[in-house]
Amino acid sequence: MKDDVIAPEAPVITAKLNTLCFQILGVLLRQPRSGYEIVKQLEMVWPVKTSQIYPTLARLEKMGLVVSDDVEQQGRPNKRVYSVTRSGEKTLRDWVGTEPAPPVWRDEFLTMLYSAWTKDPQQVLAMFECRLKYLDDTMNMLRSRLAEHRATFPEELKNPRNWHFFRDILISRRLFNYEQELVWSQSVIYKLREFIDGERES
Amino acid sequence: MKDDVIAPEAPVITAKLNTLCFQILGVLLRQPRSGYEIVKQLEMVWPVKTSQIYPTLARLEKMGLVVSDDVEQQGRPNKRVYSVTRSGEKTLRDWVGTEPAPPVWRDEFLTMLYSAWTKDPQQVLAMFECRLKYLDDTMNMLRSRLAEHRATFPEELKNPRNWHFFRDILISRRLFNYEQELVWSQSVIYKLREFIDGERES
DNA sequence: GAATCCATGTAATTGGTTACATGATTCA
DNA sequence: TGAATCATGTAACCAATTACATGGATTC
Repeated sequence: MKDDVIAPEAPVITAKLNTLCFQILGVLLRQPRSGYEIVKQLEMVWPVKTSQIYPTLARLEKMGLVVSDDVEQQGRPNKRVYSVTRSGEKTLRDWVGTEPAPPVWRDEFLTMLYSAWTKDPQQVLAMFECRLKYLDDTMNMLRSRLAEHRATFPEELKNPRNWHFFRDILISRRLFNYEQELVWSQSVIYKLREFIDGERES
Repeated sequence: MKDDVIAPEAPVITAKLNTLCFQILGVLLRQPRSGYEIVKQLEMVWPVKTSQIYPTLARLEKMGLVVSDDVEQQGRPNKRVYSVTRSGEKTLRDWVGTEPAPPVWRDEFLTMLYSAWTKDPQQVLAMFECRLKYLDDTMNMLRSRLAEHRATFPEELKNPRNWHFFRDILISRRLFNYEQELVWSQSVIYKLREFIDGERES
């Protein structure tokens, strides 16, 4: 608590951090991990490739926000496990609660729908059928994750001072999202079927 | 229909088109527009800056997918209006219906929530209150757009061979999305309040 | 024998943002 | 008078993906 007055613990190299940096700090603050593990952890949250993660981790280390520790393993390659420093923790906590940038979601499926009036309604229907399958698969995966998490940490996830609370609400948010898209898709499918039937009769 | 056999209308320079290119073609196929107008049109769909749009339009023109026409205006700067060629239309139609890339949404607010367990629940509550305001504003904007569109084109938007059909379903999808996030936010706010009250008592 | 998982990286390229440049018109 | 809108662009930079490189262990 007196760090900033008495002993500035790290040589603070000021540089602008992007959202990915804060996301990485967030993962590592929950639990120290290697670059490879971070990539898997962020797969659904903020997809990132190894070619981006390793240089970023090196940058964070140079800034004194994380430290690494080489861990030897038998039967697998060794790994370098990163953890957050006190300086990194402060940086992260200071960022949380600032004004977030407006969300941007880019969905190629929607871009295709934008011009789907150039296609036959039957083909658009087929596009939606494929989408339904994708949605169903993703939802099942999320449901099992959520169930497992709730069974394993029934108490922790009631406490907003515990990260399990936020894991729970973030998974359930994604699930809600897919459920809602499913409902919407079905309503569009209904409209398309109605039109196709009407066209066939005349 | 015989273009590819008898008279290939454009010198087809094959190059990979990204989603933005198809999105631009989609906008221009609905109606010819200038670069500046495209940017405004895509504001909510696929945000893009002028510095990206002008070089991209030049590239599409070089590929023979769009053509431009200088339009003089009084009281404002002249503009260059782009429209889609037959080759561009074919390119777009061939792309629609192919396997779309998995959607990626990046939301800084969610990244903040990921590490919000490091903050006081009261402060997290404040973050959500801000979010509610943002959601409410966006929903009102979408609702008025949707209402206007439905009043102006009541017949066109029933026909999936008309682009108004897809404009309607895409706006309503976004509205659904925000409505659902609102409900989720309120459920989280409820949990946070419950915890805060419980903590105060003890 | 081929594919996937574990594990860490570099090089090249594409995608996207920020900053800069210009200039008339309209609105508060 | 200052800000916003209309209008088109370039240069520099940051973010992200693709391709390349290596190599043992495990699974099908």
